[in-house]
Amino acid sequence: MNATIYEVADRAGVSISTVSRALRHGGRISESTRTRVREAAEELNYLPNAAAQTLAGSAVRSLGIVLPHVQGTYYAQLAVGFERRASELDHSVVLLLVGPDADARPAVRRLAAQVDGLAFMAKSAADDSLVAEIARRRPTVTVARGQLPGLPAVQAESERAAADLTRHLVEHGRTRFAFVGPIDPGSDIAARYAGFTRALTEAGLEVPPNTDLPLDEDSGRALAHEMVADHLPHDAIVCGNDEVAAAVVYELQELGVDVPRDVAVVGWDDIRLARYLRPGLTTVAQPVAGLGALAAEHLHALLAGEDVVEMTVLPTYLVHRQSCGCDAPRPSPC
Amino acid sequence: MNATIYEVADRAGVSISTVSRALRHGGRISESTRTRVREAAEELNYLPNAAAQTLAGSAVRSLGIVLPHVQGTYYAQLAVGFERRASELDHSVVLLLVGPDADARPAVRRLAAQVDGLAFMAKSAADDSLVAEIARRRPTVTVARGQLPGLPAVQAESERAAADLTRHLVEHGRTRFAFVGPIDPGSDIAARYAGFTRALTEAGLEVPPNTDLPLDEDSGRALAHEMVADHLPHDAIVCGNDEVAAAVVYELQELGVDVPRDVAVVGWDDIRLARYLRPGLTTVAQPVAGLGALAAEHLHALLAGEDVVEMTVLPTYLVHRQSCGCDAPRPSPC
DNA sequence: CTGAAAGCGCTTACAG
DNA sequence: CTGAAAGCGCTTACAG
Repeated sequence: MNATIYEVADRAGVSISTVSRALRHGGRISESTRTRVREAAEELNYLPNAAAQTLAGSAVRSLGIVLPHVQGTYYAQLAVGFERRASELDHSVVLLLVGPDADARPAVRRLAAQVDGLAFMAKSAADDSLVAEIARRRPTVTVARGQLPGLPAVQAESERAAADLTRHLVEHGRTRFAFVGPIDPGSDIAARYAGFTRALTEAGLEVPPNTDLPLDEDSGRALAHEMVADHLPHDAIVCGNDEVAAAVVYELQELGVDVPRDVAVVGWDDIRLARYLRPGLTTVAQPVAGLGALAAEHLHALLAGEDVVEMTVLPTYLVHRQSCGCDAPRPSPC
Repeated sequence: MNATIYEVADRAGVSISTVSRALRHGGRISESTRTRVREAAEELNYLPNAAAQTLAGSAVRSLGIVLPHVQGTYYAQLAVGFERRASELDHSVVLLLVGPDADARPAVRRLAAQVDGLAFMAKSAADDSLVAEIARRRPTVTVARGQLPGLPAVQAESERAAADLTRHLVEHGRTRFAFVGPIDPGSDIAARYAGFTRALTEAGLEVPPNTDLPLDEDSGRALAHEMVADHLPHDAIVCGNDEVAAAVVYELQELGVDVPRDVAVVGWDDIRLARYLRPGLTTVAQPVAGLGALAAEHLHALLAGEDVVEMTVLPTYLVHRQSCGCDAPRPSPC
């Protein structure tokens, strides 16, 4: 199926050096030769072998991203942001998804062998020791998963936004809180729980332990049922993402609970659909694609031998809609 | 940063052949040598150069996917389905996103040089001539973008589902229809418009031209405003995807229109959030991840020299919720 | 402007 | 079990 440079050279009646030159850099070639070579290449459907090009020293760089195997729009946006920037910087991107129970090691090693730099996104995709091992061999950055010694990390501001969000609910008169999400030390969610804790403490309210449920819709549904069975022990639910929040809200409503009157519910991420829920979901917008893009930039800089700042924190902001108890019209904050 | 096989061989006191053997296939090596080599490799953080391995003939295969640059969950699911199956089949996957105005050619060619097979997903990512060019050089499949001569295509059933959906709205007594989405010949949307047309014709209703708007939320919002300004010319809107539908519904409601009483709205894709809207969005569920997975399988088969059926159509099914005018409780169809 | 040659880092028969 | 050698398909100085 694949012609080589030798066959192209043959057909064009030149040496392989000439073929290489004709097909690449603009310089040092007569137009007629270039045309001849191009035609020969075209006729043979020639496509240079990228492995050979790489090995011979041309600068086809590729970057790898490692993501957890989760649906939902968050990781997709991370990947999209990364790919866009990487493309602009002339890197190709290799995608590796790691399932929750799969052993990431072999797959990640294979990926590392194949790319010039790697970004590990979110805690669940690979544990710290694996990341550290890879980081010894390839430029590596982490995204939204806390910091490892010596590795550039990029993440979204979490602690303060969570505190603001919680304080906002306190100002709405809420007193019996729940926080939904699993807490990995060093993770985004851990930082948010810290902010949640701080705000409640400052308000003189009791701090509940986190409700340790995975961040999916099933959790939301289950929580709603449990709450109703327990006669609504909480009047404010801070959810780890918008998907959980959407499910909690919907299911509470189905069970006859008024959101936000009886229970306020807030999410995290500001997914596109959050604004179309009824009530509109109050949540925290993160620059997710920006996180991905920054990771690509950092890898690019690292490969160029430049220094990269160890920790970059991108700002997040509250999006007030109605599920928190606000009733302002859509566009304006409450 | 990267040790080579020579340095490992030096440190272990063996030849590079021995290093290669020790680190790969199980056979023909004494345990003590293998251990020594492994230790040396470990100490040097050795990672074999994948380009060299590939060139030397080892079977590290990679597959490329080309997707349009769109947000929304649909393409993410396609990519995830593809990656999962590709991983299982021991292929790595290289991701290329193509923007609407970018020239895809150079990027796609670079990708093709780098991978062993490619999947082109959705019409917008690359035009037919580009796909055909690449297909001459690498095993290629298309997904959800119609068929090209000689290339395996996988897509979701569209015509019939669209007809069923439209007929369902007719049964709800709707008579003044609109169809929202751009029609590329051969695309999924074109097939859906054909089904829409057929159902209306069979019902003896007038067939409107498609409303040629891009499938994003802005379109939905704009359409809602226009409809209200025109005193609701339609009583049923068939949208090209759920995002548009969500935006239409929301904005109509904000403008005081009752959905579905005044206007029924249906979507396409059954995104996760569709069930959480009020009213719940009636839509068509597609096996999106399955489409991606199948594409990966076909590429795998092609690389193994097997034949692959030219066209695979995966079934879709209607999801009846309330936005069509049904008022059955959630779980049951109406 | 063009060609011969070296070299990129591996793998894999082929000998021993 | 282990090593020397050829070769994978390119690129890039180096001569001419």
